[in-house]
Amino acid sequence: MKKTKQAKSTYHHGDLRSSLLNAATLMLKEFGTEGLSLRKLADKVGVSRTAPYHHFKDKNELLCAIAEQGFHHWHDEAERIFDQPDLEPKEKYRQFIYGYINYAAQNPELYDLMFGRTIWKQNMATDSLKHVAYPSFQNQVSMTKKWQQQGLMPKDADTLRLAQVTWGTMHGIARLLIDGIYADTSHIDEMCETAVNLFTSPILRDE
Amino acid sequence: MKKTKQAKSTYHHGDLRSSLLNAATLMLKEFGTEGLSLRKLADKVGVSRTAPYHHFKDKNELLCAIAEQGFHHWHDEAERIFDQPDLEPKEKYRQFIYGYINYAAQNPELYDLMFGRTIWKQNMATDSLKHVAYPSFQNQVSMTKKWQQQGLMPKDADTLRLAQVTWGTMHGIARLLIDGIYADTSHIDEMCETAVNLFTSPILRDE
DNA sequence: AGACATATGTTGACGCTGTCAAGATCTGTG
DNA sequence: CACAGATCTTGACAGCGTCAACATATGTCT
Repeated sequence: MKKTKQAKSTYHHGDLRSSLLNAATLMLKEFGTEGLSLRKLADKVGVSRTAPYHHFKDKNELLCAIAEQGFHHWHDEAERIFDQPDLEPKEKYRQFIYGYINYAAQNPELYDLMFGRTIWKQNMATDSLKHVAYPSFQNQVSMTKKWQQQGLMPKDADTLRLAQVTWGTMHGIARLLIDGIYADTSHIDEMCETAVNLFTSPILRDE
Repeated sequence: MKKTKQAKSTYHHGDLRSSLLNAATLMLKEFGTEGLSLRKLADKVGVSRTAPYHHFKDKNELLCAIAEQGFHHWHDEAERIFDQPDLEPKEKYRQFIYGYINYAAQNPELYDLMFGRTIWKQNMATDSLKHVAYPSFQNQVSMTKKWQQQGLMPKDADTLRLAQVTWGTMHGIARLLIDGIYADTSHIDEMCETAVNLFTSPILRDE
């Protein structure tokens, strides 16, 4: 054994990067992107102000790392929904929308980070984050194509545009919710229902 | 005449509030909410750092004043669209969506301020701003009701929910655009067209 | 085992931010 | 003409992200 991992000395933390990431995720949840301060974070973890800079180039890189975890988390949750074998396509679609909106509502600050302007507006995303986020964006297109084939959505519509509009709808509802505009969490179910009904008009798309 | 308004003395600006508001609006357009600094603003207008505080309680109050102007501006633009007498309801609706998305795309930072979390998330809106914004939100409902009556949208749907979802769609597309996610301005027309077609399915809603 | 590069952590400093307190100056009113 | 209030100024403070310089531990090569 080379080291017992604890108490040998306090100078080197030994696991600082992941400690920072965990603490930062908690701080983000509570205080948001703005309220998350590198100095407070270092203080919380018990290291000096600039120690985090040896593990994250700057605040942006830390935020991107948190967002990356968020994408993985959401990916797992979405897969759980799609991996239900005996479920009608429309019910699956409904659950997907519910899942998306609820994920946003339950992790408002994380959602804001993942899909907000802080990262994407000026192309601040890390390569590592892009590597996770871009496929997630692309996935919306392939799912839309499948939904078109399954007759849930109009087959004649351009898939990319349809994906942008349907995702836009989910994204917009999520934002109205988490930004506290004109909608609150008690309406989530009804809003999702309305959205699903709008997109999957039964008369038009029956096989 | 009490004063010639210029050059009497430089100590009192005479028109500082509106000068600040104008300069701030320009700075917001260029640098966004974050980049808009009260100190730089004061510098630009040619007064000391704290002079603005005699006209705006704090930065938030300044931002609310800018947003308020934005609502008035958008209100005028929307009215111009609706005041076209010989225009089919559906075409009017199309132009409204186009107008909304384009307003956002052309004033990204202002749109972010008007409909973003900075103001609404923690209920930071001034009474004065609420007085302009809330009717604007409500307006979306009354318009939706009209569109339902005109047969553009399903009559059986709950008007409030329908308004939330349709506004959510416009809002979501606008956000995807201005935040640089997954959509860019060259696709605006096609996305609007897709959205209009989705919401106003001709077979279902023909009288 | 010892030397040394590298990784990791610390203190000090800089410029930026919003904002408060105290004092200066002008303006309008009684 | 005096005085209250509006308006503008300088000074100060705490917080922020981040860089530079320095300290210490770790791992590797001989």
